[in-house]
Amino acid sequence: MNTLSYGLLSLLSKDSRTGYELMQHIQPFWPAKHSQIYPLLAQLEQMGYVEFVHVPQSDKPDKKVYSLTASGLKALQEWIGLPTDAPVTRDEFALKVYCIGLVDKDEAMKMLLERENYYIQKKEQYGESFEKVKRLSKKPLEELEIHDPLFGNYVLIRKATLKVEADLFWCEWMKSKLK
Amino acid sequence: MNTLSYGLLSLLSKDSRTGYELMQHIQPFWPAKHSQIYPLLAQLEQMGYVEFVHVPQSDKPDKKVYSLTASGLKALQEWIGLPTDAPVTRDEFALKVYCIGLVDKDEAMKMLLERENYYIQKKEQYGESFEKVKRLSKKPLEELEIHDPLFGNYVLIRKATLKVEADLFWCEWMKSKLK
DNA sequence: CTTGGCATGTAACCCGTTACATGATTTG
DNA sequence: CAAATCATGTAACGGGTTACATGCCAAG
Repeated sequence: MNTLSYGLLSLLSKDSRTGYELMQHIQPFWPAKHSQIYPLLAQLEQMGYVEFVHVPQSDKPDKKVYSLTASGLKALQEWIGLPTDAPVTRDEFALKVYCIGLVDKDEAMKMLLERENYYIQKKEQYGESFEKVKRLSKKPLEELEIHDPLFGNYVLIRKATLKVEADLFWCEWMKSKLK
Repeated sequence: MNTLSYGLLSLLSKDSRTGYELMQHIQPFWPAKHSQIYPLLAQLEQMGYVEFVHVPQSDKPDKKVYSLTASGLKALQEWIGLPTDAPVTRDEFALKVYCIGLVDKDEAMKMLLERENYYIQKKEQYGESFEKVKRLSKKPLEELEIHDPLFGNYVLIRKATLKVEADLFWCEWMKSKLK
């Protein structure tokens, strides 16, 4: 059982989903390709942590809809109580910034603006996710409490938004340094 | 040539270093173990991007001090101009927060405080790095410009500090949600 | 008429971690 | 006396990406 496996159980604790959907929705938390997810789902099924139903479709390919079992839920809750690994970030851009003095100001500024655009797009995406959660929720988001199914979504979007705002602030600050 | 290889060249563009030192100093940018670095250095040497001198030591084991060659510098500068991969973060804590509703408020608060402590320690570390750079610099840090060898260090510590402050702000906000 | 989305799976490969191996000195 | 630091390396394993494979439908 690796972290990605628990990640899949985490998503399934809220909704039954196909492998394809799991692949799409786990990206913000733990990037993974379908080629990694399908074999793990087969494993989880053999361990009895998930089960699936075949759903034939006429217009699209048939699919397998996975759900969390009682023993899967138990495993998930135990994992939450276990010590948590430190986050790992790998950012090629940071390596380039470290030795940015090797290129001239113009090229450095070009790189910075590209990265700033990337952050702007991310911020927009988080804004859309926020609106989506707002629409799904009956209560105003500030009133959501821990056991609301949307609580996790809400607080993680807030976390991502704060992070991207810090990144954009840094970009602004950097621009003044490269003038 | 993978990203880590360019990372090693990036560090060597500032100082000649041993594999061991490279392993220590690349951690904030691109976490890697010595077992990954030593074979890459051997490759880089065969490609002519780095060279080394044997330095016998009496008290400690002998070492190989690596330096960047002219062709290594060229490769490094070309890499900087190439498109940059998006950053990748994997955070087990985020997965747990997503389904935090599966445990009670007390356990959730315990997890949050643990993570907050982790961030506090990180912030202290960045503070120390900042002081270290300040001591090494002849000029006040705000006056460093792009071609100063300390510029990269300075702006990356600033970036990391802004990030950890955003994380701590989020923790404070979360604590009020779990009361 | 080609590209992208839906939907599943396998195989080969590269990247990264853990473990094995050695050995002296310093610190607790 | 045990653990940590310096210092280098290899081997085995698990995690993650790219590529191979299939096939239908919708949109540009």
